[in-house]
Amino acid sequence: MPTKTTRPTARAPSTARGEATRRKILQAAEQEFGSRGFHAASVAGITAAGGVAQGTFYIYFPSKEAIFRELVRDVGRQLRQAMREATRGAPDRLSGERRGLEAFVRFISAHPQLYRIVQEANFVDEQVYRDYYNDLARGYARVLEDAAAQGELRPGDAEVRAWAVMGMGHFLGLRYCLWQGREPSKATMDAVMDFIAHGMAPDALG
Amino acid sequence: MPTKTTRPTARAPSTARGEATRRKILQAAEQEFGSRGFHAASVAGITAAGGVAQGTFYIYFPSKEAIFRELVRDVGRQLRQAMREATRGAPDRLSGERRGLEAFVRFISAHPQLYRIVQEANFVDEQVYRDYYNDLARGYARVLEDAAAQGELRPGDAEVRAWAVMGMGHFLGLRYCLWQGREPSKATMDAVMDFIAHGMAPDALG
DNA sequence: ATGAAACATGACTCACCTGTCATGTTTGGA
DNA sequence: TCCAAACATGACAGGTGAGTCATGTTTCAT
Repeated sequence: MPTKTTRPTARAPSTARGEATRRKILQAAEQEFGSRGFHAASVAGITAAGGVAQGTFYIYFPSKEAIFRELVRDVGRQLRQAMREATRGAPDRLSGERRGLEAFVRFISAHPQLYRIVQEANFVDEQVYRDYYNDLARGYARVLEDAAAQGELRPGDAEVRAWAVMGMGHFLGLRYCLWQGREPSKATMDAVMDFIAHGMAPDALG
Repeated sequence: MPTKTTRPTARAPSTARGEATRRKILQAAEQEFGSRGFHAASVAGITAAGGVAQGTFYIYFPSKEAIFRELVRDVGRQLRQAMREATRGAPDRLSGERRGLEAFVRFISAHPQLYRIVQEANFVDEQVYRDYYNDLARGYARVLEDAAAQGELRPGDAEVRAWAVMGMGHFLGLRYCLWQGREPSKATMDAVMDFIAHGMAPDALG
């Protein structure tokens, strides 16, 4: 049987020009989704912002939802990398917690639109939203597990702790970075770190 | 100048019949928004579910967004009341924390659609979303403030603590109630409470 | 009882938006 | 150089859904 030529609804770019166009569209989409939200953003708006024709969009992305998903995954990778770099080489786990938290609020303050995209993913494609947080939690829980094994933290459920601290960070970012429009003060960060330290550190250090 | 009769685009019901119809629409809207989400839900769907005609909707609500806002405020009132009742008469603040947390996860497990509506408010009307959490935080911070003054908690920033614990609760609800589909186990609740207790209780009790 | 205001209807308008397609242009390997 | 594949275009089809309105029905104070 002859191979049926699948008419590619969305193809990956194979030339430099195609690559550049795809990137232009991605960046325009980030801008549009970030500022207007998923539903108010339109493919027409995205392509206009990117300086390409409507039809060009569908050469590279099968749908408005598909490009949104891709952006969410991108943001997840960016955030995980930023936090990995920030916490690398921390002298102990509590310093790691502080550096991680600081990196997180820095990321949100620097890229509020990206964080909006992630949050809206909950209502555009729940699975990609779950994946975002599960990936984050998995890596974080492993770190907490190791620290507890080293005696740097009290014994305790690492997964629960990971989700608890992620929740604190999320609301901290929401309340201070996004709504107040600036990174939390040192005093605020200290207060959060006091909570986290007492919450997880060995009693002697508590 | 003669008083211009403002043609009311949306009027409040003044008869029992109108009251009943309005309530039918509100309940249908809760159902539709909760299961399909704000954008996938349609006024046509809401009125069909409520057993009234399309036009009837606009007798009582000026827009699809307006009824959504009203639902969000309703949920806020319901949740605050549930938590107030659950924590009333707790022997001390830490028991109050536990009871409050339990009431919260119970609420989310019992009404996942309502919680979805609240979360989506972030992308439908950001102000009503902010109000929801600011109201919650205000009341909670006051309680923490009092407890700290009584020596039931370490001295510390009550507002930061309120947001931190709300964040923990939120993610706990997301991860366990909504995604896993059941209330967190006792062990999980114990782990969270251990974090909260050590995070805020006086050192002697930590 | 009655009439004016309140309530209810559902077809319709109007605007918007996703995804397609026929056509034209550019690229780069042979 | 040349041509096939890749890239790009923008008008358009097809569908949806919010909000309106002219008309009809019910309620209830007098």
